[in-house]
Amino acid sequence: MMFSTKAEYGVRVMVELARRGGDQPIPLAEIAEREGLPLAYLEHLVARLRKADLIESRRGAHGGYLLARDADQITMAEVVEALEGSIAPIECISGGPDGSVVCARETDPEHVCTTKLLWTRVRFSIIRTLTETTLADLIPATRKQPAAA
Amino acid sequence: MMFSTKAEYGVRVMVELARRGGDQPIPLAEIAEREGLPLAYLEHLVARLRKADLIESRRGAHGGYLLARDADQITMAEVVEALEGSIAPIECISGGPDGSVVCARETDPEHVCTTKLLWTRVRFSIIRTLTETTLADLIPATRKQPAAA
DNA sequence: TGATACCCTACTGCGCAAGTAGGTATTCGA
DNA sequence: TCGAATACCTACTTGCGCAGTAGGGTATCA
Repeated sequence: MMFSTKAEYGVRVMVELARRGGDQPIPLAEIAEREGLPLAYLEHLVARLRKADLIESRRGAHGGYLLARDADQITMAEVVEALEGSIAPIECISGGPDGSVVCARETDPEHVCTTKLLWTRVRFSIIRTLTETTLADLIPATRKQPAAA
Repeated sequence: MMFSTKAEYGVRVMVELARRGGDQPIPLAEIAEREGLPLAYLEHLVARLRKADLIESRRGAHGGYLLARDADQITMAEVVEALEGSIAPIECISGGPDGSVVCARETDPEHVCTTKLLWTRVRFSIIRTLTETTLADLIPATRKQPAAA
């Protein structure tokens, strides 16, 4: 297993928010009950999603959460990264501020890290898949938009 | 982070075995020292690699380990799977004996798991990358085979 | 026969994921 | 204006698995 339940639960919350669109905020308790997940724990996760500007919140009675953008404008890479932190298949590999990939074991410029190529490839393919999939892709095609024409 | 050091260290061992080819078994202690990794811990990892028929061992003095096959006949999917166990991006997703993908949360046939599509895609892209990369791909092109002709 | 190596089982410490608990702040409806 | 409903925040707890250690046994070579 590679992603924690943070990603699993958090994605479920996002899907649920997207499934019921509209301007009405959806209380977290409803989602928790529907998905059978502990409310108190979900609160931690939505906090991350909110800080990443993926959802908005309305406090008070009749409050809740809604998507900050349209579902097709939210990539799963954003969602997963907000929940799990920077995506790296292995500890020593992480993405630099620019696009470069850094290997923690590669201190000595002489001694090139032979395994870096592998983990770079894996990382890239994960990120590509997560970026190519939007939240809208995960919503059952019940309505979503009546055929935009 | 998604893979543990088991994968990281284990891959390093495999690369090292591949880098020095030949019929001479290489003692694990040598690799441990060269890579700066704890020998006793590596012993656990090579046990997994051996059980997966990826390496062979010679006991006794002048013993050690060698690749069970040529490096270009060993995919990194085999290596990683031997070390980490079945590759699944998330706990509820796992590969069935056939090619099918099983979702543990999908007990009720009515209630389809909406997030399954995402994790299936991620899993597939990881496995494809690991399968397309062979151990030979990770060896610095110093010699490997004098231009096969 | 001793040194060298693989091989196996059991144990340990620790960090982190997963979840709990309890309080505070804000907003709505009556 | 009050109380219910909801988000929001911090601290705490628990269990598990990773990472590593320890210590023996077994095969092989010189």
